[in-house]
Amino acid sequence: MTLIVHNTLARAKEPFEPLDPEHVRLYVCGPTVYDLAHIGNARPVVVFDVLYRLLKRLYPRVTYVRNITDVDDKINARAAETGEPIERITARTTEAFHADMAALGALPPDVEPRATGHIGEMVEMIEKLVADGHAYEADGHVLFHVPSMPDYGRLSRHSREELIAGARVDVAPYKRDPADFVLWKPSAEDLPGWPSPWGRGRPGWHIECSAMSRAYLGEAFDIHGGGADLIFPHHENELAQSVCAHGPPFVRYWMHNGYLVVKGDKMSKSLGNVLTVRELLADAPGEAVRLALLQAHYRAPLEFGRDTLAEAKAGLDRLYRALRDAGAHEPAEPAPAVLEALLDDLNTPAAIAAMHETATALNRAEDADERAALAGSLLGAGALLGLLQADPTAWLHGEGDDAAEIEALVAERVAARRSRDFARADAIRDTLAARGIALEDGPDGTAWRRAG
RNA sequence: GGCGCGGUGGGAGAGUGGCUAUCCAUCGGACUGCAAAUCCGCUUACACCGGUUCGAAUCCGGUCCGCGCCUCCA
Repeated sequence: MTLIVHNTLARAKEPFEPLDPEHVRLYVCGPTVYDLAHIGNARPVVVFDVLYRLLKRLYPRVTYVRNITDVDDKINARAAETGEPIERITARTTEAFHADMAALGALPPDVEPRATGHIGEMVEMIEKLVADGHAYEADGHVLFHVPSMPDYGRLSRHSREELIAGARVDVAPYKRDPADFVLWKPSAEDLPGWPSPWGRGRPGWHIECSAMSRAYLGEAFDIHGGGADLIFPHHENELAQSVCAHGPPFVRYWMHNGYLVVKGDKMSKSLGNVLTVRELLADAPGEAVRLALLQAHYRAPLEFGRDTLAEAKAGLDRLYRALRDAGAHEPAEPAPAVLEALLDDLNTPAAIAAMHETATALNRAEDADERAALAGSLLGAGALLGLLQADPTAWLHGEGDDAAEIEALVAERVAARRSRDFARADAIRDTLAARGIALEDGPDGTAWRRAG
């Protein structure tokens, strides 16, 4: 039972061997808090939440760090645009992020450091890079000197020459090398700034993750995750900073999730096709959104269409129906197929398929002990994936304040059927169907659920 | 231009050199007062062209198509 993980560094699956089997350490890049999270932001959160749950099962101790980026030019721009104070924007957005991710069933990380709380560590690290000749001050900025690191580009497989050739941006005049990137930059009076040896300023784009991962996980740790679009430049530069400041290896396994696309295009603000988690949660329960994200393998592109949520909901309904009919049970060991699928580089689609096979076996089984075992197995698999956490009947009944009224109609119909007044029974069923309520007559009574 | 990813049945989506997941939808059967749910079954896919092989959707080469990164971005 070994965990296999795709390592971006090798572009291949590798057996996971923790630096310290007694304590596995995981860092995932968190949000820049300037706007509501969209479904693309949610993908890494949910994917790495499954990894976190799996690691916790496999190892005695796991520390999961996910940062909050609360100093960034996008935040500054938003504040300038709307006039809302920066602290309010970041506080409000952080709160919304927490609420949205909790709705998706994501466990909170063990540590959630904020960039503004670690400026001192960043300055310290930059000083070390300058002292060691990996960075230099120029025109109020401090820049990382890319040629000072011979194997720069190992993660993204971009050579320095290629980067320069492909550069579509103007190279700032103060750069010694076109590939050099900013560690520290000066702040005008009206922008957030902190004192530093190079004057009042703020950190560059990548140094925060280097400083915070070191603060909580040490100079070398096991897994660093994030979206594929972070491979370059963010993670490449982060790796360069950390390795040059503390020496290799920094991170053993880099894991990146694929993009989420909407109708063939990558979701982005400029295309105006952004789906916020909040909007989606208005249309479907959090678990349905979560399942939609886990139904495709994390490295594959995931197309989020109009039907994606409804299909995820339908799949969950099937599992919840099986659980409802099985009665209450405690989570138990998941089916081996579920665990095997997850151990193979987080193959959640295969794990979910195995859950459906468990559900089929449960629906078919008649022996009470067997049914209890299968229901427990299904719940155990759900716990590992962060699914099936709701009460089955409550899930199937859905949201609405008309439950009592529905129950009354159902009871009335049961009475009508008992007296073989099928015309009355069918009329009640039609009434309920018109309200989106489907009935399921079983040997032990009539269940109802909100359909569609 | 450089680097990289992907093309699987009506839809979604795994996977393995030969035994052809799983879910949704459709259709048929069982069950049901009738339905719904459930179970059983049906539909038998792997972009294209070559090659390797007893055998490839799965390995190799090429072609076409779609997408991403190289710029803030999960």
